Amino acid sequence: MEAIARIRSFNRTVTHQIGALEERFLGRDRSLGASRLLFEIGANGVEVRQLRARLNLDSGYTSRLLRALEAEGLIRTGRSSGDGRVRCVTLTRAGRKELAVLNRRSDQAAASLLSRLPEAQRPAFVSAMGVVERLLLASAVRLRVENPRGRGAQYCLQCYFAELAARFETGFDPARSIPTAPTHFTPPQGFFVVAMLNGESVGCGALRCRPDYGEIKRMWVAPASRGLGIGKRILQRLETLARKRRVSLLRLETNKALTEAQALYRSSGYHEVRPFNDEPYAHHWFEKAL
Amino acid sequence: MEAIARIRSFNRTVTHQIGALEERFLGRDRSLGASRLLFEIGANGVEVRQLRARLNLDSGYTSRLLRALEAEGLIRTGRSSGDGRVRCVTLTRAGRKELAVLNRRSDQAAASLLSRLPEAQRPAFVSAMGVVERLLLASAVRLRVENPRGRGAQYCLQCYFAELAARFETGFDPARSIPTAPTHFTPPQGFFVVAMLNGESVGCGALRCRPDYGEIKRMWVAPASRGLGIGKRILQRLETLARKRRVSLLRLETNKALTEAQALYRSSGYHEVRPFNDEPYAHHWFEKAL
DNA sequence: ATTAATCTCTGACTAATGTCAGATACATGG
DNA sequence: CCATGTATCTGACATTAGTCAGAGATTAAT
Repeated sequence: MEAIARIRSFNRTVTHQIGALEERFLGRDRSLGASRLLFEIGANGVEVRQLRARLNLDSGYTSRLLRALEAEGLIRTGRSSGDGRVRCVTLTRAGRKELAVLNRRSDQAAASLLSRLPEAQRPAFVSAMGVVERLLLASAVRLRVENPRGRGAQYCLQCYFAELAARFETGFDPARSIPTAPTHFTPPQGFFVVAMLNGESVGCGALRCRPDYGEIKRMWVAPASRGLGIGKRILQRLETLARKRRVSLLRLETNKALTEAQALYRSSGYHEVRPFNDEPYAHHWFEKAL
Repeated sequence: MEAIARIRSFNRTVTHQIGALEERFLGRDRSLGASRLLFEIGANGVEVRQLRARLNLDSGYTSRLLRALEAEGLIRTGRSSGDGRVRCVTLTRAGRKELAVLNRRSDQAAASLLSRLPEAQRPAFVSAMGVVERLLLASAVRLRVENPRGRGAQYCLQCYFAELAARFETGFDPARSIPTAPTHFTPPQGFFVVAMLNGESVGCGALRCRPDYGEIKRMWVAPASRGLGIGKRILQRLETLARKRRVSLLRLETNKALTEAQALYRSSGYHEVRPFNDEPYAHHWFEKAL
């Protein structure tokens, strides 16, 4: 079958079968929309803003669904610590109990699907699902050049630095690193690329155009979104931007703990060179001629 | 990731991504429900009954959707030729035009999904989709022992004989074949198994318990549902029924044109034997000890 | 300090989806 | 012919989903 026809057929079959399955197991006493909201809130709570972004809901509608859950005593809403406009939703004890019920039912649904297949076919089924999901997500990722002071960028940078602090043997203190200002990543001196998936920022990367070379910095991908090729796409986008600015040499440095990053750089045509700066957190220096 | 978690994650991702895609391309001027109905009616028309079964809709709701499409001048309803209670829906010229538009949009949606992936990953994506769809469908198939005079059984038999007539070199005339009555396939003398998928009959098979052996007959699977392992499952079910009735030998005969059937029998442990009857349409005779 | 933008909430809607109890017409088996 | 069952349709509802405009609180930008 031709690719387009296969995809269309897949779409129809999957939405039909999975939809029926979900309804049978989840659509008991609460509307599916409310159930989804409970799932998305999860055990740790989220900002209402995030809920809306992830599920792509209207703000009024979201609010109404939340009020309903609140009336049921399943959630509690409070101010976000950082920004007084933003509201945070967390589950109450009853809410956590209800989520556990939903999770159990959802597990049952998945198990019942699996149980209807002969054992021999299950591994193929599950791994094909993995492939489809991964590539479907990858196809939904969008890259955008953004202001490094913007919310998406700031969120990524915060996660990035937190990860460095956690993964570097020595911890990480931005003050000890070579100083960088947001303006270095603002056109035309540089660029800050953010990867978006379903309304959320899931990765970033930056290019700083110095007089004699371009510098790649701030490469980061959210742990939950790794393996989708987002890092590679960000890097390629930065390289394209560099070429447009007539940069002929790209350089970057990295810490020995960031092994995936090193693999990415090598597979993207970067090769290791002698240290070209005295970044105290760096163990490896790479460059690539454009 | 564990299988259950993978399936749950797949379900959420896929419904979300595919749902968004469909809405963006199809949900323009008509409700998604009505669009799906148009798709399902298709160029050749269907019985209202079938529509309801396939989409699992309430009869009142279906009727209302059909009235709306009729008011738009997209469909025409008429009596079924066979059964006066049943209504047949066909597209008008305008309806066919509208379906073409929907098909084009649906193609675009699929193409846009594909286009967002690097070329190298597309074959893997499409083939994984094929695997998931196939196994999802396979898992939704249900076998049931039914009355051979029932609607599902009669439908399958009709298709079965039509296929024999088309595929046999000599054509097929039931009167020339060894006569068989429905009672031969009615418990306890025999069994008639029907495979159901989404409310439709997509395959059948029968067992006739003779004094000294059991006979497998009427093995058929709808062309659109082949490759899902339905034939094998029907055969296994018939064997289980035979064992329960203490049948120790199973026999069957088949025409040389039905090569898939022969492959199925061989792979299920049947081996070819000398003719044990004088069925004029048979070229190969098989048996299996239970 | 003022203005503009952001986030959430409420009220007022509309459309879509789904359910249920008859009513009607036809079919089937005795 | 009659009893029973099936397929469809209609009217009357109920729920879910979604939209839109504006208000109030807060933050960011100038």
